[in-house]
Amino acid sequence: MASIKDVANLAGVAVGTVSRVINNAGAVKPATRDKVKAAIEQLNYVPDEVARNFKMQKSKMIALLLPSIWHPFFSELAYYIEDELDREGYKLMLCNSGGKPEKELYYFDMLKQNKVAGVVGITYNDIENSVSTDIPMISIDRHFNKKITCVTSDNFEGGRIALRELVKAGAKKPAFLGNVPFVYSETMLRKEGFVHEAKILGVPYEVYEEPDPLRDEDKYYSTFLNRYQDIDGVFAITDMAAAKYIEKAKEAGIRVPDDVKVIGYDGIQDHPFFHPLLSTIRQPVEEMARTAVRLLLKKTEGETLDREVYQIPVTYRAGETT
Amino acid sequence: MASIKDVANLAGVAVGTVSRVINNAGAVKPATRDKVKAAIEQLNYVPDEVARNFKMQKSKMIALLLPSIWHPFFSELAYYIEDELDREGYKLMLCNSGGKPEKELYYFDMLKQNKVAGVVGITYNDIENSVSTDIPMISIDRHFNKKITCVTSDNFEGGRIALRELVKAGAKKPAFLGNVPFVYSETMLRKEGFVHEAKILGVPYEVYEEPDPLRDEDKYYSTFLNRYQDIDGVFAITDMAAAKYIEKAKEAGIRVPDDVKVIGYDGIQDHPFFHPLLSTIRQPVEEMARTAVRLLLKKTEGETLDREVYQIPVTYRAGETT
DNA sequence: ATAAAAAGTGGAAACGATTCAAACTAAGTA
DNA sequence: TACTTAGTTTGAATCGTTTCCACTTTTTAT
Repeated sequence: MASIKDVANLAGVAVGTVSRVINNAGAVKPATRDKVKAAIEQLNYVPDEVARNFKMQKSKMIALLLPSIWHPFFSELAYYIEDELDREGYKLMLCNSGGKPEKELYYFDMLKQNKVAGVVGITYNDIENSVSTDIPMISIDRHFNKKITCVTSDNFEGGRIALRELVKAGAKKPAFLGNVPFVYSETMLRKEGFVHEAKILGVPYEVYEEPDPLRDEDKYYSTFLNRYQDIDGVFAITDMAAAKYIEKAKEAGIRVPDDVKVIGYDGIQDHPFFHPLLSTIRQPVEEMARTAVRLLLKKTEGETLDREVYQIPVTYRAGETT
Repeated sequence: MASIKDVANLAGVAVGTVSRVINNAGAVKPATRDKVKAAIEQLNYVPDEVARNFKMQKSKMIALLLPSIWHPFFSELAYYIEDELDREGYKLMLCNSGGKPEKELYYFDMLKQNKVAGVVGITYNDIENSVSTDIPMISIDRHFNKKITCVTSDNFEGGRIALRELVKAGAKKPAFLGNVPFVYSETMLRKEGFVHEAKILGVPYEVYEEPDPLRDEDKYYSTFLNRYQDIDGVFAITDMAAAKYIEKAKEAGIRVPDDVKVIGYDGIQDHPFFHPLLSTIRQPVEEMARTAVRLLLKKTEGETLDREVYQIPVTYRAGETT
C-alpha cells in the first residue's frame, strides 16, 4: 500500500503539500495540485484511515449500544442509524449488551479505548456517572441528565391517543399493561398519558404495572387476566407485550377484538407474517434514528444542543385488534 | 489520558518494559512488573487501541456486510455474530448495502482503508475479483471461489426434507416457489433437493422460478396462483416468500393448510406476533453465525481452511401451515 | 573463579498521517 | 530598486504504541 510519502516523492513535492491536496485545506497552486493528483492516481493511493484516526485522536466511528439487535424495534432503528451515519461519512459499531449492566460498562470502557466519536445508547444502567463527559452520547428513550441528550417518541401524547382510540373502539373500561423496571425510562409516560386522558374523559380504567415482566411471563399475564376480568380494552406498553397478551388471552378464551380491544406501542410490524395486525401507536423510528444521529454529530463537533429531550410525534395506526 | 510514557516515567522504567508488561510478552522481573502495574493502576492507564491498531497495521474489527439489518434473518445472524466476536475480543462494524452492488463495492473500499481484520459478507455482487486476497472473508450462502469460504445451511437436504414433509402432510402435487437472481447463491439448491426427492418418490411437482420477485409482487404471486391451480403444497424458498404466498392465497380464497400445505425456509419466527406459525426448514442461525466467525478468525491468523463450503444441517419444524 | 548462556532492561526507530513555523516565490507598491 | 504583502511550499515534530538491537545483570556450567 502506497503511503503519502510515496505520493510526495513521485509528485516531487513535500508530504505536507500532498496532505493539503487530499484534505482540500490551505492553498495549493493548480499546477501542483494536478501533479499530486496524478501521482495519487498512478499509485492508486488512498489515505490510511487508521493512521489518520491515530493522528487526529478520534475516529469517524459511532457506537450503537443496545440490548439486542435481534429485537425488531432495534433492528429497524439500527437500519436507519447506519444509513444516516453512512451519509455523513461515519461508520457504525454494533454492541449488544443483552441489557446487562456489567456488559454495558464493559462496552463503555472498550469504546473509550477505541476513541469512538460518539455513542447512541439504549441502556439499562445508571450510566449517568460512568460515561459523563468523556464521549458524546445520545440516549434513546432514557433521560439521565443534561450531558446525555435523550431522543424519544412523544410517549405522553401516545398514551392519550391510545386511551381515546380504545374508547372510540367501544371500550368502557380499558387497562394499561406493562412496566419498565428502570427509573430513567421515558416510556412510563405512556401510562401517564393514558391515565391523564382517562381522567379528563371520566372513563374508568385500570393500571397493571407489576415489576419484571421478563421472568415468568405466564404468571405475569395470568395474574393480569384474573385480576381484571371486567376490562374490555388493553393498552400495552409495547407491541411485544400486546402480542403476548393477545396470545394468553386467546388461550383463556377471550376474543380480540370482540371481547377486548388491544392497542400496542411501537409499530414494528412491517412483515407479511405478522398477524393479527396490531392496532398500535406507531413510533417514528426512522425520524428518531436520524434525529439521534444528527444531534450526536452536532455534539461531536462541539455544539451544545438546545434541549435535553427531543420528543418526536407519534401517530395511531389502526390494525385488526380494535 | 495517560500514555505508556507516563506509566514508564512513574514506574521508573523504559516504555519498552511497560509494553512487555501490558502484553505479557518477553521477560520481566516480578519486581519490575509490580512497579509497572502499580503505576498503571495509579494513572488509570489503558492502552490506546487506535495507536495500537496503527502500529500493528491491523485492527480487531470485523465488518458484517449485508443487505439490511432490518430483515429478521439477518438481525438474528448479526446478534450471534456480534456475540461470538465479542467473546474473542473483536468488534463488529455493521454495513447495510441495501443489496446494491455499487454500495457493496463502496463498502469494500472503505473497509480496506480502515484495515478491518476481516469481513462476513452477504452480498449480491460478483465480488470475486473486487476483494480477492486483500481482506480475509467469509460469505454466508454464497459460493464464489476458494478465497471466500462459504458458510451455508444444508440447502439441498432442506429441499428434500421439505418435499417429504409436504407429502407426509397429504400433498399430492407440491410446487417449489422462489428465485434468487444471483448465480453464486447456494440457496437454489433448495429447489434441487426438492426436485431430486420428488423424482425419487415419483411425486408429481411443479417449479415456479420467475426472476426478480422483488418488484411487482402482486403480479408475481397472482401469476403463480393462476398458473398452478391444481397444486396442493408449496415449498417457498424463504419464510418471507411463504408468508407472502399465504397472504395472497388467502385473498384468492385458498385456505392454508386445508387446501394447500405450506413450508418455508429459515425459521425466523421467534416472536409472539408471528402468525400463522409457519412450518419451515429451520436454519441453524446461531451455529452458522458462530461457525462463520470462527472460520474467519482462523483466516485472519493465517490458517488455511480445509473446505470451501461449510454446510450446517437443518431441521424441520412443524407449524400451523401443514 | 571464570566463561558462557540466559534473563532483563533501555531506548531509538517505525507505522502514516496532520500541522505549523519558517522559508521561499511572485506580485504589487512607493 | 527596494520593500511589502500575500500566496505557496517545505520538512520536522508529533500522536502512542511495538519491536528490535544493544547493553547490563543474573544464572548456570565447568
